[in-house]
Amino acid sequence: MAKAPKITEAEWEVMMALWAKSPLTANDVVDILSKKTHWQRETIRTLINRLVQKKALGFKKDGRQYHYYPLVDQTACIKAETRSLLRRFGGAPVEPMLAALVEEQQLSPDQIERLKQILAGEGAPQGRRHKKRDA
Amino acid sequence: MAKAPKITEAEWEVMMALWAKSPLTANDVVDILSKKTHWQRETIRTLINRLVQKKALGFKKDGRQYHYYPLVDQTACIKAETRSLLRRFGGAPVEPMLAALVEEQQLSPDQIERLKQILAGEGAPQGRRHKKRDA
DNA sequence: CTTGACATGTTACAAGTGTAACATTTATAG
DNA sequence: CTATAAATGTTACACTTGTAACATGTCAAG
Repeated sequence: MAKAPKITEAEWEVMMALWAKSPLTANDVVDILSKKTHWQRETIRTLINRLVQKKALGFKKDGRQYHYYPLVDQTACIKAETRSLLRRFGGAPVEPMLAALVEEQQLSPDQIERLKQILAGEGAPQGRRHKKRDA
Repeated sequence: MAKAPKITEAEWEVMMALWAKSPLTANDVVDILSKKTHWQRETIRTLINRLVQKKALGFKKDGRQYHYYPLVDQTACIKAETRSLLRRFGGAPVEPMLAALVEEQQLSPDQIERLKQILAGEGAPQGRRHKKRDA
């Protein structure tokens, strides 16, 4: 999985479909997204093509059909987007972000548990500063 | 403070300056951003003007100078952007987001404390689902 | 082999963004 | 009052993004 290229909002819908299940043909993707959006087939195909150009998707030909699959990792993309947002916020307070996070999602108790876990690792007051970039 | 219009990445820099301190003249903003970016005066002025058009900034004339100030609340904007990102992620796992959050920022111990606090409020396993939208 | 159906490829076009130059107004120094 | 400097206003232009139509290639049926 390569290093996340810039994926636009509309393109995310396509990626989400393929992260959920892949490979898929263009038509599969069209079928899936037609249920969530009002986009025309051709619109969806354009998005797929752009993603291929960006190397976010790969495909293998099978007869006249192409089977698409992600070339980038979902988690990595989520982290990249999140970091991008954080950079944008500069030194702004992070609390509103977490607040939005817990408000927006219906967090399941165990998701909350895992989030706490992550924070717990950071807790060590005055402890070592972590430095590792993500995987 | 009105309901956050769409503020682009470059425009955020301008907003950040004015959220940090306002009112500021265009030149003040130019001075501040010139230190962080390589943008020309005119570029920065364009951004300011667009923000005024979008009603993200207001100004009062004082002689030939305009003094700009935010018309939207920073916290609200941060939450809006965060929600937008979350919506984009759909039902994707939220852990990578928090992970990026704690990795990216050098979170101070008390920031971590406050984040834990927020989560603690959510903890009540199987408890009431909150529903309130933000302020 | 010809034709049609359906796949992909190519092109389009308006709005938004990043990045900036050029033009006009106006306060202030002479 | 006039010229100048410094402020704001107007215009520009290429690239990206959202949204899509039109063109071309190719498997498969007759």
